[in-house]
Amino acid sequence: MINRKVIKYQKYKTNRSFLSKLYVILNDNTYNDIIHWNNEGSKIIIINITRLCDVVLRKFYKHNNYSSFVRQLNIYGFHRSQGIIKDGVCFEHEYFNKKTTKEQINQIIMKDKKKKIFIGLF
Amino acid sequence: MINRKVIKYQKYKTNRSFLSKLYVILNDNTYNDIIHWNNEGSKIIIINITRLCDVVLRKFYKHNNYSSFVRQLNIYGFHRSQGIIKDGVCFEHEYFNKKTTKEQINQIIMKDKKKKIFIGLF
DNA sequence: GGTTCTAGAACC
DNA sequence: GGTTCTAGAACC
Repeated sequence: MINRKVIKYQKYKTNRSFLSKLYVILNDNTYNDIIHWNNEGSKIIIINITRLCDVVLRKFYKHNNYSSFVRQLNIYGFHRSQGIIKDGVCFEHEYFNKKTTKEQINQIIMKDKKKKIFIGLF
Repeated sequence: MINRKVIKYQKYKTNRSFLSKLYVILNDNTYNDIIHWNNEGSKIIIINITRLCDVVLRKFYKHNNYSSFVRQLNIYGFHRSQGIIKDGVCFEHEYFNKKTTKEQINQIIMKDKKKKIFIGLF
């Protein structure tokens, strides 16, 4: 009974994590003109920073600060990358792409807070 | 004769400095829907980051990286600030406002490169 | 002196 | 675990 609660809680948490939300955003065509996968599904392209802040960040992350979004990308191990010319800002991650499963996403850990995670619930 | 050359060179340089360009941008109505002074002329409001990158940064700073722009603001001593609600990103500087003269702008020095400036031409 | 990308650190 | 603002450091 306790285990079931823990699992439920973990699922609840992970669906609301930075990466899970990012995955939802990227696979929602609604935001295709703001942020999307590159053709190969290997990189993230931010087309419109202004609308990313006003629409996407406000809705999913409850803020509208582009710098905070980039900080989170870095904390989770994303790197700036080169997209197609005239495209927007491009980021990529070794283990985060269009084919990554939800389970795999939940296995990606933060860069500078590893300790806290290992002594935490998991 | 040498002095005149030096003065000419300094004028040439300062007109192309980060702050001088920023002052030009802020006082050009062309970019009013992208970046402008607040009503009091005391703070900088960035309305549209996307167009700031695509139009203003490309033209004046030969790049289109918002993070680089913010880095420069910090190096010159600007601080994030609060604008009117629903406004964009807001920055302010103790000595940089709408009434600042070109001469005063040229007296503002960089934060972490002070040494280099003091052993330089001036 | 400017550009780029990422990290520090305090706060929540 | 996320948010915020600013700084480090390497490169140009």
